[in-house]
Amino acid sequence: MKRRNTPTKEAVLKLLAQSGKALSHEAIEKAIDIPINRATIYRVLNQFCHDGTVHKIVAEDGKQYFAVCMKCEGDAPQEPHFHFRCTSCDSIECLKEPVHFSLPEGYEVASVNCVLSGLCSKCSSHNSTCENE
Amino acid sequence: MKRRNTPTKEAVLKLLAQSGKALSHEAIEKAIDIPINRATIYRVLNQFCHDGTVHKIVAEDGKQYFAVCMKCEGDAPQEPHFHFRCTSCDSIECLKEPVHFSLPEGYEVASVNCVLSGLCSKCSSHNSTCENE
DNA sequence: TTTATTAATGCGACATTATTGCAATAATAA
DNA sequence: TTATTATTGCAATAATGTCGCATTAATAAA
Ligand SMILES: [Mn+2]
Ligand SMILES: [Mn+2]
Ligand SMILES: [Zn+2]
Ligand SMILES: [Zn+2]
Repeated sequence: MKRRNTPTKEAVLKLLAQSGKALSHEAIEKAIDIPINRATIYRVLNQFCHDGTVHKIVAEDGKQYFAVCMKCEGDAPQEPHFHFRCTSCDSIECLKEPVHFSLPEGYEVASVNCVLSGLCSKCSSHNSTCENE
Repeated sequence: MKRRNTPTKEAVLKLLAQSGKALSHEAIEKAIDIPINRATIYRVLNQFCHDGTVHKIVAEDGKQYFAVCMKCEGDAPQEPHFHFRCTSCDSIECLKEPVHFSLPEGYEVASVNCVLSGLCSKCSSHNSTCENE
């Protein structure tokens, strides 16, 4: 199906690119100045995923997060990589770390969803390092 | 809090152990002969998770699946491992494959959730190998 | 065995997330 | 300018998971 340019699509993609992180539908809705319906946001995001400009991550909270794909070489699909979810500042980011694995005979992988959770560097230093304050 | 033995707990744990797979609340509810309330199943499962006898996996479908922990050595927590979800027969299993990764400075991991999706050996042979039939 | 304590359960209500049908709108082609 | 149809908003719906509360039942105490 042919695609059309719309303010909604531009705003969503721009936000995802600028943030550099994986965002939930809710975060997107809040961050964008123009009001966009929830259903529309999902439709736009799923379209981006289908077109390969964005990828979806499902975190342990069961929610969907979306991040722009950083293209590797030409049309090659983005290499599977880990994601990190900070449970303190509640942000999800794509890690450089690639996901490596081997499978039993006959298994065929179609998609990879790997999320590590814990504290990011900022939050871990805040909470743990110093006892005082 | 002290634990009590109940038919519900026994049935759920027995089912998980026998199946050898990660099951959703729905699959558990259907597979058990005695009727158990949904809320109860979740409470029992979360209790098992808390006690370390079961671990939770969140798949790309956003649902929670539960599997018994195969204890390694003594009280050591189960080593993080990959999970495989067959999108054809819709089953999730724990893989032997351990999850290895390194993190940027300062990051602290609390939990790991890695799910590979695709076709298991049974389903891939059914669908792809032979063109006929 | 009987009684007391409180963990466990069922039920309904509730919160959240995500999807879908449909009519109205607007981007793009003709 | 007009026609086509992708896109959007809105409301309804499905699905997952949690919570409060009264009741039941497992276990300890008498
Ligand atoms: Mn990513
Ligand atoms: Mn497992
Ligand atoms: Zn953080
Ligand atoms: Zn299969």
